[in-house]
Amino acid sequence: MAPRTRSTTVTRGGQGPAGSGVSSGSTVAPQGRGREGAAAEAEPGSAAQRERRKRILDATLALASKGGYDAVQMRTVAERADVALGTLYRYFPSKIHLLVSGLAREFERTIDKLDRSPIRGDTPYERMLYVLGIVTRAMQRDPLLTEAMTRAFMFADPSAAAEVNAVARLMEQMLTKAMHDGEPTSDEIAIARVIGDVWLSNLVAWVTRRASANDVANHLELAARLLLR
Amino acid sequence: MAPRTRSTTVTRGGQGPAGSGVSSGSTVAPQGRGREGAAAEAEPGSAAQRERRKRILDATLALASKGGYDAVQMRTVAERADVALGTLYRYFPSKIHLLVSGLAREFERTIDKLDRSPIRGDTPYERMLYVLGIVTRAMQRDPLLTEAMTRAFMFADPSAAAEVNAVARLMEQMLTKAMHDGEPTSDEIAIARVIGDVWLSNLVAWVTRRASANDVANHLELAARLLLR
DNA sequence: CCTCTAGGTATAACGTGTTCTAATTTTCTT
DNA sequence: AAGAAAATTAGAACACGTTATACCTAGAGG
Repeated sequence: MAPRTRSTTVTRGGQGPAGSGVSSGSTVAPQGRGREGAAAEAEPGSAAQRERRKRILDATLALASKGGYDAVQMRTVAERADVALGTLYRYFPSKIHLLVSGLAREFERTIDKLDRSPIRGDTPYERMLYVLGIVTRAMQRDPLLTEAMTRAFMFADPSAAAEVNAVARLMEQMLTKAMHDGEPTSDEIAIARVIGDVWLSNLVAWVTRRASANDVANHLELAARLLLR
Repeated sequence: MAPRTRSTTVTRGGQGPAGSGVSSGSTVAPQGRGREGAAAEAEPGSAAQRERRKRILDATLALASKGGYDAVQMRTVAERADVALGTLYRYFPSKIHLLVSGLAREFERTIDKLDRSPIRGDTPYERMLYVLGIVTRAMQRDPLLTEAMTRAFMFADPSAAAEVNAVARLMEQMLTKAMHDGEPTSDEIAIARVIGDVWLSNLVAWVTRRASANDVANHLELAARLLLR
């Protein structure tokens, strides 16, 4: 970190370049409507801008995947994405925004994938374990990417609240859907949230190497058992 | 952050100046033996060193309390504690170590306080709420300090695993004791851990202002209810 | 008392996130 | 197509965590 004079940055969701500076918008398709379609959708900005944005996130994830949080250096990202440093900052006002936005994109993809193949399991408990297994394996498959995104998510300050919130919503959505399709009851939402909390804490523990992948799996299973049986 | 060439730093718990560089030691009374007493205890280093260490932590907490994470600047801490920058780094090898060690000290104090006055409540559930209420209020009382320590804790990398672990142990200890005195069962330990996880996640949400103090209290209560009734 | 050394001090230097500036290019308006 | 506005670029500059250097000091061991 360094000059943190930004305290005043009015949140500002980082969509296309330079939002009007007002409230915010979430970098991420707010809900999860059907892919494409309804004229209403439309990601903002020109095609060139969407392209730039994509290149930036691609570069970010590639660097994170190869070297973790520290390897995601703003100058390097800019170079790899073939944009100027100033442009990078126009799209993502900080390294945290950048990484959390990348996390959101990954999450959306995971959810899309989950939407396409059915969740296996006869009981909510089993289905939950199934979903948790999927994400846990994804995490193990790319430890440095996980490290980078987890640390960014956890280190976020209020200026990135919108981005962080988007991720939190996606996670909640994924975990409620894990139990069963359709509208969840409020208790189920509460349970999903608790499991999400356990997951995050264990992610942090795994990132600091205080917990092995096995520990994480066990703790998640235990929590699910305590809550779902 | 900046030069992170330290990847090789052999963990190294930050006790007195310059540990031998081997394994580690936790900055914090490992378990929780009786206060003072057994000749075995004894914090390391000369009286002057213990004094310095204390001054450093005092300065850290004071700055954190007044301005949060960003206000804890290494140069400023050194100045306020009246030690040279190099000395500060000899005692605490990074800002993260410093803040997490400060958190550990605060936690120990809280636990000491809890040990001295009985935990109110007839059922584990009530007692848990009582304890959660205490920490939640402490957190609200000093938001910037909370922000500084939470973010440091969450951002920690493996080099600070020892310090982070010490805090995690203290927390678990506190929450198991909340349910009842004496040895907890393994299920109780699991429950305490889950509640701790919920607490941490909510702390993060509160720090980013995605959740109000009330939200935090509600989520904690809900989790406790789901797990303890 | 002298000396040797771990622990201090002061201070410069380096790296990386972030900000700022002056052009330049692209896009929009008319 | 001309002019204005918005984006983009290259690059300098700044802040703060961290590291490195050179010197000094106290106190343990002879």
